[in-house]
Amino acid sequence: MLTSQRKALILDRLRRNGQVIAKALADDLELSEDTIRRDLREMAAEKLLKRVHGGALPLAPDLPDFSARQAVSSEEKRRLGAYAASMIKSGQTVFLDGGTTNAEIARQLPKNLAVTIVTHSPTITGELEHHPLAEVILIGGKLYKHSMVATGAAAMVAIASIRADIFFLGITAIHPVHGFSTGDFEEAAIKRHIAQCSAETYVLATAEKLDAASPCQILPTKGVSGLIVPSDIPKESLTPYRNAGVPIFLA
Amino acid sequence: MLTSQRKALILDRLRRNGQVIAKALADDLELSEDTIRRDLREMAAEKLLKRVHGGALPLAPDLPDFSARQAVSSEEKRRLGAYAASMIKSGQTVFLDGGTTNAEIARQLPKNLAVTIVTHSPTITGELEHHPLAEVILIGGKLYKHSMVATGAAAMVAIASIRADIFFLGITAIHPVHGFSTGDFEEAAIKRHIAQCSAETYVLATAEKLDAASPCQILPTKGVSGLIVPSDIPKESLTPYRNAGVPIFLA
DNA sequence: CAGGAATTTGCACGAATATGCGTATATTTT
DNA sequence: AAAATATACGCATATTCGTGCAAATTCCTG
Repeated sequence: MLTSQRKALILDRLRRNGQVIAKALADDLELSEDTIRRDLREMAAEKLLKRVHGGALPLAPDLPDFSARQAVSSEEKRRLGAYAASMIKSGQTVFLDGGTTNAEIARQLPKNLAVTIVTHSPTITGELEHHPLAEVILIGGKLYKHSMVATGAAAMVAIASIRADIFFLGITAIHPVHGFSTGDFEEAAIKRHIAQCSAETYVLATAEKLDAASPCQILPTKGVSGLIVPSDIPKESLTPYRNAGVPIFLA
Repeated sequence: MLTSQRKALILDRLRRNGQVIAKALADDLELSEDTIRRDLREMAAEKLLKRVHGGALPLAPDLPDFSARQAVSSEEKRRLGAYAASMIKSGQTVFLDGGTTNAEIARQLPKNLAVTIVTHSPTITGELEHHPLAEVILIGGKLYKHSMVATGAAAMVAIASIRADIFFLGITAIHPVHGFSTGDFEEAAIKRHIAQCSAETYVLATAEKLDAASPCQILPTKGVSGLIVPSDIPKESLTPYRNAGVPIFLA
């Protein structure tokens, strides 16, 4: 295990538990306490934590988890999610891609809709745990930890057996010429495959994703059934996409 | 192998694993560490990764994760989980069943173990999101919402392609005569199948599960490699299981 | 096609980094 | 005050790193 990775882990644990204990860390990571103490000393010097006898504490006490989560999901994303959820009809099969925006769709899915939700994101399934009517199909595969989605050959095969009515595609960038893109080749391939297995594909995009391009193209600009954007986006910044033939929905 | 190809491979590996180690790359690609180090140096200059001593990390890996994790697991379950985690050796493939007890294993998995964790529980994957070395394979299928595990034919097929060294089986009841059981027929079938695909099967059981029976048997009493129970359980209540030939471990 | 320039790779070696141990010191607990 | 625990420092050792250099390969150009 890399040293900087270990320090990141200590910080993570500090955020989670509100404290770390030198002895416990040494135990857990199977390293000498000296090493841990050295880490803590250095991180304290970098003002990353507060060193105390026996371990370390966060510099500023953390906010409770729930308020923080509310904060990261912006009002903008909630509006997009609500709009997308309203497009879903009872009886349909919906493929939900990973990502925080699509998690909003799952969270706001009307409780009286009897739908089938397919996803390769375990995070999304968590959002649907308490939905009374949704039937959830989980696509398995090798897990990409940074985006928490299943990938690889197993995922591709499982996806091939699905026919979805709607696919809500998660992307990192949209560009009038370069289309819809994301940062990872493997993920792009998976997403493209899902789109091919779905009758319609919609993209939810917040303002900062417009007119940007990431390394790996998923679909060309006109490859989707619609683009859902916040209603407060300037009209003129949408015209390139309108001209490219993409139906646009304002949420 | 072309240089640019190699660099792409390094990036890919970085995305997949969340880290790369210079030494390991040199070994795998059969190149000198110098070459790898040069690559990493150059890619760091191009802002493609973050160079650290020993290897490299993604640029912005660990945003604070505010997932609510008020671990309300009993001390008893934590002890069982810790014991089970200590049985796992680096390099092994471990199948983790769903359930709160098995979640404890995932949570307490030593951070320096390079293991492959297979699971059909999206909840378990969440516990492993920040493990630096664990490779996570998610088994997909139709999701049982009450226990949050993937089930059905798709899950059965996916499981059949796995060979695990250890399977930690989650159960709801153990009985000297009726064996290991759970409340759902489908789940029982899945669990039995996983056990068949694993070299060893262990069961973690808290006191209240002993001497009880649920409708659907998973395995007979002697069908497992070991039973892990809290050390404060009365010795005499374990003798029926000892007599049935089940190795017992006290955690 | 010949020959020089640029790139790539591996090796040597001193410098930097990481880790564990022993020992002395500081802090907390009893 | 004594015991237990935690800490800091110096030192030894093992990796890992960066640089200079040379050999091999590829590319370019006349």
